[in-house]
Amino acid sequence: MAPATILHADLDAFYASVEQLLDPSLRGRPIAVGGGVVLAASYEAKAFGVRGGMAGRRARELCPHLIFVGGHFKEYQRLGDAAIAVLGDFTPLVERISIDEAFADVAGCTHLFGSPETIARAVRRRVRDELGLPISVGVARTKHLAKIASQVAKPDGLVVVDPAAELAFLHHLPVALMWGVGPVAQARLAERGIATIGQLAATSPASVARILGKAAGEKLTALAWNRDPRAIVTQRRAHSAGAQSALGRKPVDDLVVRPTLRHLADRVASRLRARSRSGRTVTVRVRFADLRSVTRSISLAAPVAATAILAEVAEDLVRAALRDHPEEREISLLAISVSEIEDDACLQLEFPLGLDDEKRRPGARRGRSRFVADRAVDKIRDRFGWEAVGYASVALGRSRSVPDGFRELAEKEL
DNA sequence: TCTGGGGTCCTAGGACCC
DNA sequence: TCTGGGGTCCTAGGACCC
Repeated sequence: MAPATILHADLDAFYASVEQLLDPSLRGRPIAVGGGVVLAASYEAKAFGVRGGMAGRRARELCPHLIFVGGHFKEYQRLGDAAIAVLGDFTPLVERISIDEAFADVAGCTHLFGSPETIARAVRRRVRDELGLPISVGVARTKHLAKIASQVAKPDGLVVVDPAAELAFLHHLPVALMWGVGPVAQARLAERGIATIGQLAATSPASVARILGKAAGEKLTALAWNRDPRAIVTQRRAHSAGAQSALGRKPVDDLVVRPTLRHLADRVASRLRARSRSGRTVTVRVRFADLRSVTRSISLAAPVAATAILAEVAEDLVRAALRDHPEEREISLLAISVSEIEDDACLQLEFPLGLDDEKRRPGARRGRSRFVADRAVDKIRDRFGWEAVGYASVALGRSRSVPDGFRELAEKEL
């Protein structure tokens, strides 16, 4: 049996822990990062049932003494990077999952630093001593099991899963701890009396596939037996880039829709251009006042990265979606996403277009001049910042419920 | 002020081609 | 002429993760 060399390291209640680090008077107290919506809650707040994503009002009901604190987003980025860098001091095989979470494979460095458990202890100690933050670590033979181990280790703990006792560890745990089992899958499994990973493992793959679908059935059955073939992937690039904006309740009106889509298109397209990438498929989402949402998408003949073109395509798609739902009078969110992303091998390339092409390449003939205009805007922003120039930021103004700093933290490397 | 923002992956039906 | 199978792409929706 191969030794357990995969580490999963996960900073505990990350944003809230950073706030408590920066302001000692917050330590030991229930705090929430955010305002209108809870972005993160300290363990003291979690004890009252406060959770990330929860409306601020609901959180205050659950925990009357909850303290809301503003986000130090630059600090989150800096400390998150520093914690992941500690893993990098042991091995280059580090796979970062998010701002506060990463896998590492230490198989190649035990001769230098000792057993995986020794390394895990060293990582936890260094993050605590050098950064002042609690971090939980799971150590196991596979990524899935290491991740589950770190969840079990929380808060501020270490769990090492002996390869000889993997299934004994795994099978008594609830299915909800598995990667890919959310509320819906959990409920469907519960209907069939499947509550633990062991009960899932004891169910035939065909039955699980009938309950959750073919792919999920096969995947979860494998994971329940700790057959997880995934290796560490050191650099992963995003396959799509998007932006969304919650609007509260706004009437279906060009005066709302157009400036919002402009702004969103600007965010997405400038990110793409910054990495010399562009995407062929444009998807919009419209969420109505009752929170039901619809999507519309189109795959273009040529990839886009120009703000104006993306905005026009998005407007057409949103108009089509609204036409299909004439009964809806109010919208609560608009989103744009670009997928089928590729590198721009040669940016200057502009093919002469026939009339037919114009249908599937909206605005492409005007692409050249817009590209020049976008580059000018990008350059000004490089020097003076994002707000220095651009579309529609005025129109969105105060309605932005989440600071831009938080949005940037969530962006994946393109 | 009743629900944020950025992503990944899967399913299913229809169009289209061989 | 009718029937059928297989593959691929596109679109809409949804579950899930951080």
